[in-house]
Amino acid sequence: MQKQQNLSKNQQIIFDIIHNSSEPLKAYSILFNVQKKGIKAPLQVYRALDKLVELGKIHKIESRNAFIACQNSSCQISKATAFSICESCEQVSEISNTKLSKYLSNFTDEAGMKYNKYNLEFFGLCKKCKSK
Amino acid sequence: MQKQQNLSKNQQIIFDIIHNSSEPLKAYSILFNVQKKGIKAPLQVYRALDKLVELGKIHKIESRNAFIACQNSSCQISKATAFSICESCEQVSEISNTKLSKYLSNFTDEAGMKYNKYNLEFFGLCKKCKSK
DNA sequence: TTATAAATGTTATATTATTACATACTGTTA
DNA sequence: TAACAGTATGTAATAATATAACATTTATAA
Repeated sequence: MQKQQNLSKNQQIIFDIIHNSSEPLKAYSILFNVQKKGIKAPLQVYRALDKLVELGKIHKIESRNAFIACQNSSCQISKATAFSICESCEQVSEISNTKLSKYLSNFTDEAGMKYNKYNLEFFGLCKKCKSK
Repeated sequence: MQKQQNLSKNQQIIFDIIHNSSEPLKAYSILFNVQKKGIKAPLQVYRALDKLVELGKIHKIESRNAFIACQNSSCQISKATAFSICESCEQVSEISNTKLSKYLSNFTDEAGMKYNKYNLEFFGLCKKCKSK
C-alpha cells in the first residue's frame, strides 16, 4: 500500500489497486473494484489511468488493453517499455534489460530516423505454462 | 488491386481496401467503406481482419487499433513485427531491418526465456513533421 | 457424394473509451 | 487573504471497438 507522494485521491486509489494486483487490470474491472470507494464512472477511472501512465507509475499493455504497475524503479516516464506476455496464462512481466533498452533507444531506421519512445511486447509461454 | 490467391471474397475485399490505403485503417472505417459491396456487419469485417492477420497479409497497430498491409514481402506469418509511428501525422511504416529482427528474435530474458513472437512500436516525428 | 472445415449472414450485446459541461480543490502570487 | 491558474472531480450521455450466439452456405477433399 506504499503511499505515493503527489498523487490525487482517485489516482492513489487506482494506483494501489493496480500495484497490488498480480495481473494486468482492465479499466472496467478497476471500475468495478473501486465502486465501493465512491468512484462510479468510467471517466474517473480513465482520467486517473491517463495521469498514472503519463507519470510512468503504470503502463498500458496495448495488446491487452490492460494496465500494470511499473516494475522498474528507474522508469520515471514511460517512454521505453518492454514486456513479456504469456499467451497461455496471460501473465505479464516488465523487462528491464539495459542492453535491450540501449539497443532500442539507439535504433536508427533506414532513413536515419531515431525515435524518442518505443513499446515492445514479447509473446510466448512462461516457464510454468511451458512445463505443462 | 493485385489479386491474392486463396483469399475468400470478404477477405479479398477488405485486404484490397487496406492495401490501397496510405494510412492505417480502423475496423469501422473499413466497414463504412465496404457497405456498398454488401458487407454490412462489424463481425464480417472483424472476421476477415482476424484471418488476414493470421495469414500475415496485414498487421494490427495495437496502440492505434488500426490495420495496415504487410509491407514486408518476406513476412508470411506476422510473428515478428516492428513499426514506426509518427505522433503528429499518425503515419505508420513497417520496419524491416534484419539486424533488429535478429536481435529481437534471439533476445533472451534474465530467466533464460526466449519468445517466439514480438511486436515493437516506435514513436516519434516523421521527417515531414519534424521539419515543420 | 458426402462429410468436414471454412466462410458468410444476421441480430444482439459486451467492452473499451471519449465528449461535454458543471463544480471543487490546490497552490501560487499580488 | 483574494484572486487566479492549473489540476482534479462528478455526472450523464454517447461514441468507438469488439464479440457471442446461432443459422446457413460454400469450398475442399476423402
